[in-house]
Amino acid sequence: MSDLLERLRGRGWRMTAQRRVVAEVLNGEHVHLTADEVHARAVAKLPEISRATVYNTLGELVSLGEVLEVTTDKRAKRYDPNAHRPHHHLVCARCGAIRDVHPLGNPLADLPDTERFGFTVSDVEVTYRGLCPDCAGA
Amino acid sequence: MSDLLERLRGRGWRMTAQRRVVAEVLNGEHVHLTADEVHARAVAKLPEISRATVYNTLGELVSLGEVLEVTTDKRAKRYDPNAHRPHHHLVCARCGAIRDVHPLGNPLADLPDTERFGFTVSDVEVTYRGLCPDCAGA
DNA sequence: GCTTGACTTAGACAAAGTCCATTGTAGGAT
DNA sequence: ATCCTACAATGGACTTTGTCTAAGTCAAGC
Repeated sequence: MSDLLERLRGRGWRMTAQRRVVAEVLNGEHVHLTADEVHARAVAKLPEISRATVYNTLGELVSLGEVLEVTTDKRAKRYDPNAHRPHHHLVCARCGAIRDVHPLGNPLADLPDTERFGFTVSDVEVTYRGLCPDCAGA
Repeated sequence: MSDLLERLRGRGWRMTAQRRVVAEVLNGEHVHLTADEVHARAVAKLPEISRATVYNTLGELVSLGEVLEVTTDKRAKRYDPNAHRPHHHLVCARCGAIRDVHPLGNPLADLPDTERFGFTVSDVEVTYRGLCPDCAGA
């Protein structure tokens, strides 16, 4: 965790109480939080922090490649701190629960040149959908 | 196209001018429109149509399986009329252009049981990201 | 041509996110 | 240790996307 703060400082990130709190929130839990949830947890540690700052900071962390933005549903973006090991997501269609998963194979290699239409393809995002045990059982 | 209208009528869909116009807009162009774009095109054909009706109708078409909802970016949902041939999407990270693509293999089979966490996995959505020729060239 | 219940409408509302002018402050310079 | 200043934070207005509701309208069956 201080790894993250160290890395950021090394890249010339100006360290402020707000940024530290946001980074701590993301590192503290291995879940996929919405911006609002990050804000709520940040407020618990630093009551004066504003929504705009949380959005700004999240945006910077994404630009720096420290955090992934995940848009699994139409609602809010979610932020995934597990940016250094490539992985994909499994989402419950009913309750929205998200798990990180590691499929076999390399989906990037599965897109033939004839299907690339001249694009420079750099990334692939796989989202599995289904029902989690709780929602399927009920 | 009248195929679509026929199918819908066969399923007990009450046919109205508004619904016809929305269905025509989706069938008319092989692009991925946002709800607002659908509304704009629908207004061109039927000026009195309201936003709520477009949203309702799109939602019904999705429920009926005639149209796919695609959420490639954080902005608006897009609607893909090409629901009867399974496919995935290639998105330009800069301009947002979308192409339908057909990767090799079956990503659903690439998720081992040990990575399913008890979920009933029913669907998979693959989004390739990169730069389109225009954006990469510039 | 009626009737009826499903459909449509306009506009208020809500949620998620962005923008901007102002105020505050981290960290280097002195 | 103190000062400076560029960068960061604030908060509130604003935008975008989508949902809801009460009242009016109309497609389809009789």
